[in-house]
Parts: sequence; C-alpha cells; structure tokens
Amino acid sequence: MPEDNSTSPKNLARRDQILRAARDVFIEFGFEDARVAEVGRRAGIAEGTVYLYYKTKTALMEAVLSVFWQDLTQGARDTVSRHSAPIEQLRALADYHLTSVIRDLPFLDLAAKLRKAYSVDPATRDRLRAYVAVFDEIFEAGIASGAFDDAQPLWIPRDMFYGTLEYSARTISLRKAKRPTGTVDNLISAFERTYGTTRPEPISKDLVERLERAVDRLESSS
Amino acid sequence: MPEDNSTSPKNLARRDQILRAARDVFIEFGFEDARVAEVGRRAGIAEGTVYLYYKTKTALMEAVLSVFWQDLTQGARDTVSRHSAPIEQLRALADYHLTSVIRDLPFLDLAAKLRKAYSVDPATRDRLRAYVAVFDEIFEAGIASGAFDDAQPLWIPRDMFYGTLEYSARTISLRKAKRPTGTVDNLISAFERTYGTTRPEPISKDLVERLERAVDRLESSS
DNA sequence: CAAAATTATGAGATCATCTCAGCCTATGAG
DNA sequence: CTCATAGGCTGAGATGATCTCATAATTTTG
Repeated sequence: MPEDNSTSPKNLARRDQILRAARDVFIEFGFEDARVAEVGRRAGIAEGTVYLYYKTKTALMEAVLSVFWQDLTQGARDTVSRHSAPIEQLRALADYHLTSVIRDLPFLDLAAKLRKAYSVDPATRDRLRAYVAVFDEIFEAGIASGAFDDAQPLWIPRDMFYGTLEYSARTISLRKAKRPTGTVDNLISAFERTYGTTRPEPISKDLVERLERAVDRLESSS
Repeated sequence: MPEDNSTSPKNLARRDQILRAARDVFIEFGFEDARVAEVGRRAGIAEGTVYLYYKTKTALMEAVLSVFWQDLTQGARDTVSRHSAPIEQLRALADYHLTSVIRDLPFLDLAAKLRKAYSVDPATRDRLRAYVAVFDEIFEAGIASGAFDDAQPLWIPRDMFYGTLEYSARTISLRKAKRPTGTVDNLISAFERTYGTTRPEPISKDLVERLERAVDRLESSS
C-alpha cells in the first residue's frame, strides 16, 4: 500500500486525482448520496484504492474542503490588495465574499454537514480563522489610521459583516438571482454610519450657546 | 398498519411519543449517528413500528424540526407582543433570537444536515418564512408609523438582522460564552443609524466651520 | 366470544462503507 | 533475459445501517 505521508510526485498526483474526482462527486450528489465507488470510477481506480489514500469518506470530504478554504482565502487577499482605502477594501471584500458564497453555496452546505452537533473540529475552526483574518486586518488597519473607531470589540463588526453577507447569499440564491443587488452597498453604508469616524461631529453645546447669543444680538440690533 | 393520516387520539399519541424519543436521540447523537433502533427502544416500541408512523429516518427528522420551528416562532411572537415601540420590539426580537439560537444550535446544525445541495425543500422554506415574518411585520409597521424609512427593500435589513445574529450565535457559542454581550445593542444601534428616521440630520463639518467663522467675526466686532 | 380489522413485531433484504489477502507491475541485479 | 522483490492496486466480502413485510398480537365489532 502507498505510504500514508509520502510526498513523492506519484503519491501527490494520485491524491490530487482522487481529490478532483471527489470534489465533482460531492458537488453533484451531496455528502450522503455521494458514493465512494463513484469517486473511484471517475478517478479510474478501484474503490479500495481510494481508501488507501483517504482513510474514510469523511476524511476525503475534509480534504476537499481544505482546498476550497485555501482558494477562497487567497482570492480574498488578491481582491483586497487591489484597493488602499480601508472602506474600499471592505467593499471589495464584501463583494468578493458575497459572490463567492453564492457561487459555492453547495460547498458551504457540505461543510455544515460535517459539523458535529455541540462541537466544531479544530481543523475547520483554523481554516475559518485564517479566512476571517482578512477582514480583521483591514478593520484593524482602519482603526490605526483613524478611519474606524474602536468602540466595539473587533468580533462585533466582524459578525455583522460576515453574518449579513452569508445570510444574504442564502436568500439571494433562494430567489435564484445571480447578482448581488444592494446588499453590499447597504452593508458598507451601515458600517460607515456605525463605525466610521469621518461622519460629521455632532454640534457642540458650547457652539450652540455662542450661536444663540450671536443671533440674539443680530436680531436685537436690526 | 396504522392509517397514515389518522387523527385519532391513539395515533396522535403514538406519533408524539415517537417524536419525543427521536428529538432526544437526534440531539444526543446527531443525524448520522442517530439509530432508528434507539428511537424505538426509547419509545418502548419495535424499530419496525417507527417506520409505520414515519416513512424514513429523514421524514422523522423533518417532523422533529417542524415542531422546533413552530415553537420558535410562537416564542418570538410572545416576546415581541410585550413591547410597543418598533425599535424596542426589534431589540426584544434580536435578544430572543440570539438566545434561542445559541441554546438550540444543535438543532440548526441538524436542519442544515437535511438541506440538499442546490435546493431547499418547500416545507423548510415555508417554516423559515413564517419565522422571519415576525421581523417583517415589525419593520413594516415601523415604516407605516414613520419610525423607519423604506429606502431599501425589506429583505436587506432583514438579512442584516438575522444574518448578524445567527453568525454571532456561532461565534459566541464557539467561545463558550453563555450570554450575548454587546451584539444586540450594537445591531440595534446600527439599525437606528441606518434605517431610523428620528436620527437628527448630522450637521456638516463645512457648515460648522462657516458658522464658527461668522460667530468669531460677530463676537470680535462687538 | 368469534371474526374482522387494526396495530406491532423483528428477521432478513438491501445497500452503503470499509478491510485485507492476494494480484499486478516496475525496477534493477545477476 | 530472468527473476526476486517491494510497493501499489484490486474487488470480494465483513460489517452494520435503513427499510420491508409476513406474521403475530391486540383491539374493535357484530
């Protein structure tokens, strides 16, 4: 049998070949209805051989998801790097996230299927962390540069950001729309109003009093 | 075999008895690892009998979820009815939703497990619709009474509302906190700033500067 | 209380994941 | 060229789950 943790070209090629077939089968049938025999068939190998490279059907699915998260995170970084102002980076990230999630919703549903009630496995948690770090870095840089205030702990705006987009992705794809309409702009606008520092300072009591006195004088002198 | 759609007390009692057992088993083991034989054992009947009342394991799970959604929706309506101002109703609903979702996260994960990639079954969609209608009614009443503006289609604030709360529920229970801290207040505050009509129009920095210069001049000329 | 109708049973049919004894094939030493 | 050998591959079968259905048990009816 092939060595478990070999990194020889042959071994890696096989793993990749199986992974591609698995990806297709999982997407087409979902986790439950996906047959390991079918994965083998599409990879052109016997069912048993699949099990030499991935111990269980679940492990195979996890490997597929790992690649998915890696690609998603890389794509997010690429997109963000094309902008410089924090608020525009957020807008770009929001648009990228929404579009990706709509496109790959089946993947997220598969990921949910692996989640055990009452716990999240460490590997999944780490992948998610690496992904949301993209948001965190933008927001923290924004705080440092004075674009956002830091009245709230970081996770609160982060939850609003990803939560809104993920939920929207579901409703958008439910109504079979392809393009996000309004969601991203609305979210960014809510962010500007809630966390932005460039929003106009409310007028100070001091100035109001001075203005009133000045107007009084003007009115009485005319 | 018992009639499929009987409503006789005996039939209903059996169905309920099986449902309670199933609920416990699904919560304890998750969908995959739950054994129909165990459901039968806990209900004190044979495995085969379970299948007389629910055609498949999936149908059994769906029945359990149906009750869950009904209870959740009723609880939301009860909570909301204890307030009158739209914004306070929203706050109460947000708090109720967050608390419930944290408590019953295993249920939501089970629900996700039934979701087929590429589609949502009509029954689930209807249940979800009935639940989010609670939010919709509050927001629409708020628009009618002038408390909220209707610049955005309803589904945009709705997605932000439920999306933020659901995502927060995940991160909160991930870090094993029991009580929501800040999430609800922050969300409601973002709502007020983004959709509220009672917010005073912020005075522009430009105008503030002009006024200050004018007052300076007036004060010095006297 | 016997017959009929309804409800319950659990052994086994079916079909999935996963295992493993043996088969195949590439390589290179003699 | 032959043959030994080691690593890779195979697929029949072990295992264990859902679901079926002939039969048994129970309840209702006349």
